[in-house]
Amino acid sequence: MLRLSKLTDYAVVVLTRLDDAAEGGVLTAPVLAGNTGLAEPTVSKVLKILAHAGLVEGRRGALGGYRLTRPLADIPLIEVITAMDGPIALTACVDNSFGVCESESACPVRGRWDPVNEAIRRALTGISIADLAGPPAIVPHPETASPIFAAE
Amino acid sequence: MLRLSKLTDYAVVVLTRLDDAAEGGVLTAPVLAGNTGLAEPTVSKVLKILAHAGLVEGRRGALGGYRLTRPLADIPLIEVITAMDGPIALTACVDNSFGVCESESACPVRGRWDPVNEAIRRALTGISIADLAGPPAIVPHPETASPIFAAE
DNA sequence: TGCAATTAGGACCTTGATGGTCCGGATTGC
DNA sequence: GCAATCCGGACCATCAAGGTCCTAATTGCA
Repeated sequence: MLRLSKLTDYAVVVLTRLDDAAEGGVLTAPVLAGNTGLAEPTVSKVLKILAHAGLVEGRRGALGGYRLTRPLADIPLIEVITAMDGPIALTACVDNSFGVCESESACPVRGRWDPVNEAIRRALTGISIADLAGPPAIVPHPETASPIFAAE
Repeated sequence: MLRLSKLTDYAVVVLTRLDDAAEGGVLTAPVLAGNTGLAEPTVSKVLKILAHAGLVEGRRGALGGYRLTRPLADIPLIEVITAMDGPIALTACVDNSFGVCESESACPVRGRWDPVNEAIRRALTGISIADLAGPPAIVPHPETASPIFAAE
């Protein structure tokens, strides 16, 4: 449904919460789980993936934990999506699998999806995690919000 | 993986092939299956969904078949995606399910995904099916194409 | 030196959506 | 009346996502 995975959603939430850490300080997975309301193993999984992508930094041992490697404003959303969900490629064709398409000869759109991917990529590059976390919430209470969201 | 379903991919292919029909003429599902290299039941399914969305028109009985209701250039890609995959909503939160999120109180990005959805929607609105079918193919042979596609 | 806390990495299972097929009914033309 | 075709839905298999758990490796402290 052109939707990204829940893990990516969690990642954004975790990243914004991780920003609460004191300057230079770290937060542990259990603490973050408590702050986000997510299950601890899940938070752990998310953090591991983020650490692998270099978006957060893990420190082991007692007094260990995670911390951001960059301020939220310097983390483009597309980087998180790529880390969690893999590269943005709407169809398998344009991925890395040339030659495995049986309808290759008959397919009139072969290779044509690329501008679409590019368009989306461009649209997502300008958005940072800080943009999603703040500003201070223009839509504080969904109950009072306009029903535009439900439309379409 | 932020990818749309195969059905949507098929839909684009079928639509472009359907454009081959003679002026005012129709093409049957079996014929389209042959032209696209897809299985007939699958093509049938795609056409049914497209017909339901009003993008194609089915005519029953002998000499029946499908035809486009509009020229390809007048069909924005987003309309096909919406028809096949449902509305574009990256996360379940912004869908139509307010109040069912357990982490509601702790979630700092609630409702914040909407600008992202909007950005993608905007990026896709400017692309028509005709844009994907033609122009005459700048990248005719993937073997000779630059490996840029595989990157990222 | 030993112990506790914590991340790192991976295996494992469950669940849900997707992809794909098929069948009966309705409609149309001959 | 018959054949061709769309229409609507049910049905099942497969696969990836979600989520949990277990065992190492590392670090700080007593």
